[in-house]
Amino acid sequence: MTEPKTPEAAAPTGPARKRARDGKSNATIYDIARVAGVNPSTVSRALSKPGRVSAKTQKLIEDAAAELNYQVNPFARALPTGRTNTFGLIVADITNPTFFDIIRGAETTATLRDYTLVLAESAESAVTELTAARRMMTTADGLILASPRMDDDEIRALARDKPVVVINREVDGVPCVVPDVNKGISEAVRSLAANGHRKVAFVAGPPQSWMSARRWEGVQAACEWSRLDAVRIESGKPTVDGGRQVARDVRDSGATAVLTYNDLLAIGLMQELQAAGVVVPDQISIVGFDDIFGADFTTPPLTTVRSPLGECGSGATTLLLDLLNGDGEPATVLRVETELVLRGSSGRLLPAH
Amino acid sequence: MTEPKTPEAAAPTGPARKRARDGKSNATIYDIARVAGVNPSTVSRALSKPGRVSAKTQKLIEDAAAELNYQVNPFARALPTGRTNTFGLIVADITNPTFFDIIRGAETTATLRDYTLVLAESAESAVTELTAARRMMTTADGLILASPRMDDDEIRALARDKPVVVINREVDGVPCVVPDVNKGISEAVRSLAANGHRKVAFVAGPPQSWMSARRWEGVQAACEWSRLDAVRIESGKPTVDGGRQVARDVRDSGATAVLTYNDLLAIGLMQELQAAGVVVPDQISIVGFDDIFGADFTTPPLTTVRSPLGECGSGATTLLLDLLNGDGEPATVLRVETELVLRGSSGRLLPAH
DNA sequence: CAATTCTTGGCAACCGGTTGACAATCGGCT
DNA sequence: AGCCGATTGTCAACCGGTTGCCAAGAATTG
Repeated sequence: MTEPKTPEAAAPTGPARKRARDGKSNATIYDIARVAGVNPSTVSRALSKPGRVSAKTQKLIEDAAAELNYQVNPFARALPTGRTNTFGLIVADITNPTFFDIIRGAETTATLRDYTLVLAESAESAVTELTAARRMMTTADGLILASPRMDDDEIRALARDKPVVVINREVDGVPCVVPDVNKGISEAVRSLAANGHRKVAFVAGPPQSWMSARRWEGVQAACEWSRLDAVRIESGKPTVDGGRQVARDVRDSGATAVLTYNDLLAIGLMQELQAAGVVVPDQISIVGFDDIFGADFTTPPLTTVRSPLGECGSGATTLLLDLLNGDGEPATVLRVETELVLRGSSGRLLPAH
Repeated sequence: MTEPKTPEAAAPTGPARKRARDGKSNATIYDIARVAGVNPSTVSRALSKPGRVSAKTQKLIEDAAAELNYQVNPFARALPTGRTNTFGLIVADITNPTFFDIIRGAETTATLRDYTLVLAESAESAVTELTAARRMMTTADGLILASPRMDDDEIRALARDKPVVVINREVDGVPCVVPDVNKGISEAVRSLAANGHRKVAFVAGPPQSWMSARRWEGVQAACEWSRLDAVRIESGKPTVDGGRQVARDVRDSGATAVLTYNDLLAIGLMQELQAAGVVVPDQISIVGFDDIFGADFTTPPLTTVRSPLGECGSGATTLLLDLLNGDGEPATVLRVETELVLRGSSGRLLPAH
């Protein structure tokens, strides 16, 4: 006759308890197995595939887990499954307020879906961006690229490895979230035309920026429709200082209304023109883009074409997580609507005195 | 006679190749072992303890790793060592620009030290913050809490598990990075006194904010020194709208200069007073705190006490990573200096007309 | 009641790397 | 030549969880 094995005797001991710094150990499934009197594989099943064990065993295991304050070790789980419930978000410039709401939107949706967001920036460099992306790919389940600087082929190559979603750019074969700039631009140009403007300048963004090209195309099309002249002005960099630096070019252009690639350019431009004694909007109307934080701090407050950046962030996150959970559709393009936010920096052109 | 074992025959096969989505497999140390003709443990030692193998073997392994485009699997490494080269940063409100330079500073130092930053926000809730912190503790090596809302005991409990650094608050027994508000406040009050002001209002921040209490103490002390009257005004929330809402209380206080808990309050206050016809700074001087993004967008641009937030972020990261690498000193308090940034929103009090 | 099918818990290999213990080899010394 | 200490590569257990396969027991069917 053999003695019946007690659960404690029979269960493999599993990992030696690793002591946390306070001397209290973190429980593992081997500890739960011991307390519940089942095999560790049963514990694993109960915790990750609840229907695969009987209700009685399920309850035993859940009670033991609660009693031991069990917390799954994400590395141990990631090793066999490859899944970590994290995703990466790479933004071009972490201090550019355009990205504030994108990050906020992404973080909000991440929390709702029980995912962790890992943030990195590319510092406007395609090389840095690709390096950061490849590094993230080793640990994250997927990736969101906001206003990426790398080229389409590189993005598609990344997407072959793990799901990728792109914000503010359209890449064939990759899911994207793109503001429909034409709606907002049309509203802005229509508003300027109604206010008597006949010549509009567009202050462009970085030469390699996909979105800058789209915005310029939108401005041209809208001006053509409204029978306004459109002139393009290059800017050094898409910053407040960049806006200051194009003030002279804007004045020389003879335009009475300016649309800029982004709000920072608009703010810098406004500051520089006002410093030169130009009255905004009486002598020149200024319209920015994106409606970033601080856009309404200026005097007059900035009229701008609002991108729903929070929606971009949360929409991109939803696309990504749906893909990761097998619900999503590859190569989706989610368009979000832009809209004109009329503030004080654009208005009727007053007759010259 | 026995046939000599070829390296290929002798080496354990190790993990079956896991195919990446593009059909190309990611190399493991077993693959390198096969190519280099050594044991996988030798490969591991060569890659993580280079001195422990001979120079000849080291080169063999490094060459094989390069040939196979080997990338260490962070989960596999984390499991036996418990180290992931990541740390968490929890901020109170991700859209509050105060945090963006903190995040930027932290991210910059993280990249330099080859660490990954994981971001989360507490949405101003102590409960949410503690939950996020506990969740991060399972995977991150350490944690930075920026303007935490949980209490001191909870912070110390977290610090018993893994290294924690706190920004904008002093917690006994925990390393902290704290702006020395008194220097900046003294400069601000001195400047106001020199401009003829006699009564200063302080618009406070959230009641549970440690930093708000410190700033009010600093204002009181500086006013006492300069023989100015100091009056405290409660604000509902530390936002632009919160600043608007205290405009009446500020006017009713009779103060001719205002110091606010943060720039957002100052900006809202300025906008509301200006909308009421009050001329800034002729009729009232306004001084904010932190020098956030957008503080110089206003008209006049905001005078503010600048916290070197980027320095806070990078300093906290350095403290944390030094602790993690055994170089740091527990319970360090790093003080960073604040300084007055004089812009147009404060000036000489003009005589009433 | 026996045969068959289904349910459910256990076994053990595995994920990819780390590392203590051990043994083989080498160089220096007597 | 033998001994001893140092060097260096190998063995194999381990980190904490997952899961294919198998077997035992329960339920169903003829």
